[in-house]
Amino acid sequence: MNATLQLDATFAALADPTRRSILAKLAERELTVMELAKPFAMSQPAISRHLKVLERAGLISRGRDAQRRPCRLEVKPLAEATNWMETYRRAWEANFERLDTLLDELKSIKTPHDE
Amino acid sequence: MNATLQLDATFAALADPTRRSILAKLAERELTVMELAKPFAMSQPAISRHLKVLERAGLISRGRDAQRRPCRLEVKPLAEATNWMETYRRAWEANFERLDTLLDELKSIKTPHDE
DNA sequence: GTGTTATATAACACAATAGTTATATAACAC
DNA sequence: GTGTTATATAACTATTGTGTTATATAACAC
Repeated sequence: MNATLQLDATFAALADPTRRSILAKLAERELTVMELAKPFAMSQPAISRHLKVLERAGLISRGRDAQRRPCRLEVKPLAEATNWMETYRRAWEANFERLDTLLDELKSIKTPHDE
Repeated sequence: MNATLQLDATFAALADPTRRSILAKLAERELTVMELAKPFAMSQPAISRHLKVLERAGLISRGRDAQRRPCRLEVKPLAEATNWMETYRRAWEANFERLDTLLDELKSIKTPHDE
């Protein structure tokens, strides 16, 4: 997958709140499909499909533990997406003096906010 | 727009390479629709619709200059999206020692790469 | 073997996206 | 006024995304 398609897939994956929430949980530790699905008002197949989207985007990978397929976060595409944003953050800083203030405000909410 | 919907809209907007490219250009300076459309192998209405997506996500705003509607970047939603990613970057750092190396590799390409 | 648990896939409905061409609007230049 | 430039909107098509329920697969426990 080339860099452009990878960014497409990464940002598209991040555009869904269920998937962001899944990634947030996986930031803590590996989880099985059932563990991930439980908190959502959504069928198990729906979660399986979200996981497939995340897997195809390279954001998660899965292991095997008996019948379970534990999911773990893969950071590389997230790092690449962060890098894309950081590149432009630097460019924006030149033009928008308010940005630093903004980021400081936002960073004051430091606790990962399960989503 | 609440925070979740804002993140949905921001990441969805970033999921398209044409729109990322538009934002990259606007990081330099304000541009009109025609200036933005010219480099793309795509009709003017298609670009207008991409701009509408960016505008509805709050990523750009438009002025008025005679018949022209110059577009300028709005950094706040981008800062919020960056903040979301940064929050988890910190969480990931605890678990994935390779991340720093990865980010350093990626950052070695420092030049904004028109996209 | 049977029954249960964990997960994936198939078939479907519906909404949203992204492009097209044709047309409308708005501001200018004359 | 007419003609031109810049942009937006309408109508359409094709594709993709997200959910559903029903069913299949795979590994376990007995």
